[in-house]
Amino acid sequence: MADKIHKPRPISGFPEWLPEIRAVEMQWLDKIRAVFESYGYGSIETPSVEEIDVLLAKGETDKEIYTINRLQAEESDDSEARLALHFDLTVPFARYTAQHFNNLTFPFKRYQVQKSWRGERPQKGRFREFTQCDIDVINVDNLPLHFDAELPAVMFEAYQALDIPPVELRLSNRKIVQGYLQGLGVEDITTVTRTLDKLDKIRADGVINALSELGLDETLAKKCLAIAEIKTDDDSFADKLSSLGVSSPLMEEGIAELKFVMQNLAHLPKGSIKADLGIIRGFDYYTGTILEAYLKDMPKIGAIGSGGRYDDLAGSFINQKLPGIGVSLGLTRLFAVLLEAGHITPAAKAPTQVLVILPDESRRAEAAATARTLRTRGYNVELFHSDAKVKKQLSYAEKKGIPFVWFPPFKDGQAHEVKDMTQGEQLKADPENW
RNA sequence: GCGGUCGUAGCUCAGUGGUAGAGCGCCGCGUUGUGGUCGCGGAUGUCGCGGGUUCAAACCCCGUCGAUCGCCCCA
Repeated sequence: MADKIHKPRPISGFPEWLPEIRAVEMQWLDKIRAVFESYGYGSIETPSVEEIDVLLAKGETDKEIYTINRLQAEESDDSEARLALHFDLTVPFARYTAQHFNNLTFPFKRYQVQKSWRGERPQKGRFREFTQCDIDVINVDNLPLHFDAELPAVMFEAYQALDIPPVELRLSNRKIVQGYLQGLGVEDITTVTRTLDKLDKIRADGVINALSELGLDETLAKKCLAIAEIKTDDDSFADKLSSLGVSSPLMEEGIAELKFVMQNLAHLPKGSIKADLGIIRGFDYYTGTILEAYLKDMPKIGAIGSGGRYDDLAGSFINQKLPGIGVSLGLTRLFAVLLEAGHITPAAKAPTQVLVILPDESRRAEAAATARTLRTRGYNVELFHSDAKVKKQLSYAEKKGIPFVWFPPFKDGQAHEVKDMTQGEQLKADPENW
């Protein structure tokens, strides 16, 4: 034993799982990727770091990004101080698209499953290191509207593949809220929408109070609130909207778009799609369709995915107009929350399907050969690591959840046997054709 | 950055001023080639860290670090 032990502590906001839990997460990742690829999206990976200037080109995220530097760096050496860990995958994607513009085929459809980092204070369902599953399509000059329906559908299908509690997609369109508030004569639209975004949390009264603190009179505040309260299962949101008596060209454009999207998502299970004009989204690069995904039974944990359309995300990287739409599935939040809620059934502690017993050291070569034979036949096989008592070897299989234990011959001429650990029965078997 | 709560065995926690505990887990034994259950035995702690009060501190006080929940913001 060492003189001093550094007692390990969890690092706040940086989750890690036991093998049996990680195995489930890996299955999730496989399923999500399969859904993405089934629509023809291809994978890319970008570096964990980007230049700070790139990250700050869009959005207002200055204080939550982690910058990097070398521990041994000279004080005068700031060659790496310009780098920071990415806080999402959309900005790196935009940079990537601009950088590889000549070699990409448009519309460029890609997915990206990677970690992201945000230096916020962690709390329930909020991490500083988390995995995002992003899927975007980006095109030159303009992007057909039907992608605004395709991406939410892909996202929903990905959730469906995971065997999790019911998910609801809430959709809106930036142009509607923007146009509406402009029509009302609201000046500070960003602050007002940010307040409306809190409707679920602080309720109608809270929103009214917050808005009057911003200097809006009560009538105006109520009108602002009215739009955020519109939630419908189909395109009837438009009727409710028109009854508010405000109109603008921008708003009408948004209404038409959202109607189109809702109609093109009608094939999804009833109750899983909502037009919700209270959906705002924090990032300011969104210009049209916006959406958030929630667990129906656990809305309080926040969105488990989100996304939207942007007119020109890569505009600051290249002199081309590149509109796109993307959605991001917040894997870590979803996984962690469902794990805590007991919805995740742990897998076996190891992928081993067969444990080969080591009768004694003198038979190791023979047992290893048996293990190899079984492996070539496609099984995950472990040879026990020492010639411990059979009792101990079986107990190891039991603890690790290994379903089969293989008994190679203990004496010359003896037959192989295999034991089914769940049934308890043990039969003669041939490693060549078991 | 701000506020609340909590730090005792690997884990979950009990212990409110007088010898450091339980359950689970871990290791061993219950003989010869067979797991789970059961029985018996065993190991493991600077009671987060530093200071103060006291004859005496896991316990009271101050500070600090960490975790956690919430606010801001967000997946």
